[in-house]
Amino acid sequence: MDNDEQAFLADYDPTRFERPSFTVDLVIFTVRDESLRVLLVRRDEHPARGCWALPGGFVDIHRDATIDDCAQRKLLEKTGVAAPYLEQLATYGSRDRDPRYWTATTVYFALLGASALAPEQDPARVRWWPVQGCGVATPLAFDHGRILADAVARLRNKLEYTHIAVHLLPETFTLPELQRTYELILQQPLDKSSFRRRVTEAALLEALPGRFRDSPGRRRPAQLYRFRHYDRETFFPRSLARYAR
Amino acid sequence: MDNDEQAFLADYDPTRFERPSFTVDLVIFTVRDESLRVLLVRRDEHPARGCWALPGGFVDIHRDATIDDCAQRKLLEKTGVAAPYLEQLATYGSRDRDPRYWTATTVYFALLGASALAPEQDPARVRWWPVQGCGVATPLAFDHGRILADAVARLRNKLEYTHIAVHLLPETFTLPELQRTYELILQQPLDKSSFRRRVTEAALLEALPGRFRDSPGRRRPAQLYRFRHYDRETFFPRSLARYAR
DNA sequence: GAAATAGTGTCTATCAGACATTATGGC
DNA sequence: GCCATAATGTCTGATAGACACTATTTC
Repeated sequence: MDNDEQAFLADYDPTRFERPSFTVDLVIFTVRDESLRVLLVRRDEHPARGCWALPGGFVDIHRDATIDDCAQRKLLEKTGVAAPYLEQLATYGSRDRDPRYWTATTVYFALLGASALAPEQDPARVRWWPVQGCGVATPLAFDHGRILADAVARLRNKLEYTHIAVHLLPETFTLPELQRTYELILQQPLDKSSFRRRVTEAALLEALPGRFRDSPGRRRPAQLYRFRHYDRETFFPRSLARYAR
Repeated sequence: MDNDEQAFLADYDPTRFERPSFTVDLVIFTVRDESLRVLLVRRDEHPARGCWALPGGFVDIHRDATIDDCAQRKLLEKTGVAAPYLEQLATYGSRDRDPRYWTATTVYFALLGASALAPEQDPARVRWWPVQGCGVATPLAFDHGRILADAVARLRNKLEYTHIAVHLLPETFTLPELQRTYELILQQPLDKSSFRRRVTEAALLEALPGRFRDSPGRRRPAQLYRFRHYDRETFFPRSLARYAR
């Protein structure tokens, strides 16, 4: 860096222009009690006070080195989970989405395994809402309803060509459980044989020999599996098929 | 909106917190002279003065109603093209990507048909750089090299399951031209028969009867086609195959 | 052994890749 | 008529969807 550049930077006033407000929001999914669920918080401040909303907030430019770090930090604060599946969804920015000012928010979506969940806090303020269709059974603050719909669509879409659903299960799980997770999210029954072929041929699961899951009322127990390595680059071939019946 | 909320909004001071700087950048692609090209501008200000960079800049919260509008406006300013293919790529935000301050930038990528291009301006300041591999033959400012690599990867990926390549051609084009465009971007020869089957079965092209493209040196002229309607939801089935030979 | 769930085998329609063949127009 | 390019035909291996079947456990 030459002297000229140093002088320029010393002179630079970053508040010279009116700038949009920038936040990070999270769509946090898990599967519990036979449904896909999303973590929402009730707003106790204006605007949209009393409405349910996606968790999120401002970047802390002193604590967060990157927006990914910011999303990770907010997730940890909300759920106590440190290393989940976390992926950037999209950025929504406009003059009207918040009545206060021009805002942009970068939205991440996270998948949490049911076993990793911290116990639910005050259910009047933080709640796992079941996803029905493309949203939840309550109107959301700002444009969060549309954001949630986009996140659900992305999740469904990615189920078809990746293995991300394993991140919604506990560390060990059975193939019927995995299939059930797919069916809950896609809202569609799948063919067992084709599903198993697809999963086993991908060779990403590791059978835990001799171990079975106990579940009351079940008849024959199922083989337990563990996820081997998650590789974002491993996709299913012939992606669109869903084994729908 | 009740009185309480009005009072809250009147009181609100949006400059209370230190916030990141927020910009919009563009990766503008076209195909010309047998190569995929990206529009870069030479920076004449610090930092990274003299480096080539993606076009972009601050959101104008008075003129731009949304970030999409902002991207559209910047594209129009740079290229004179009003309604191209424009899609949000991702948002990059961190403390270090700009030495001045914590910045976030939402990046869009655009595809321009060769016929729509405004004549090149001052080539010392604005230039269509050929894409080689995942980037260009000059280092870029900030993290723009990485952003460009991501955009190229996304473009290649989307070629495999969508029809977006038609946006890189003039309004009318022949199937050999379309195939050549695919081959240039994917950097791989494709099988003619399979390619044509794929394109024609999608039924998105309309043959212009009796019209042929003149091109010196060519022997048999080819049928001209026009793109019917671009439908973002129409994908190719069995997407991953590339007809590679 | 009945019931229920876990898990396997196999047939078939579809389709992508490969490559051969025909068609057409410029020279 | 020759040649280069455009366009079509066809064979085949792979695979997803369908569904029947076997296996194993609880009661």
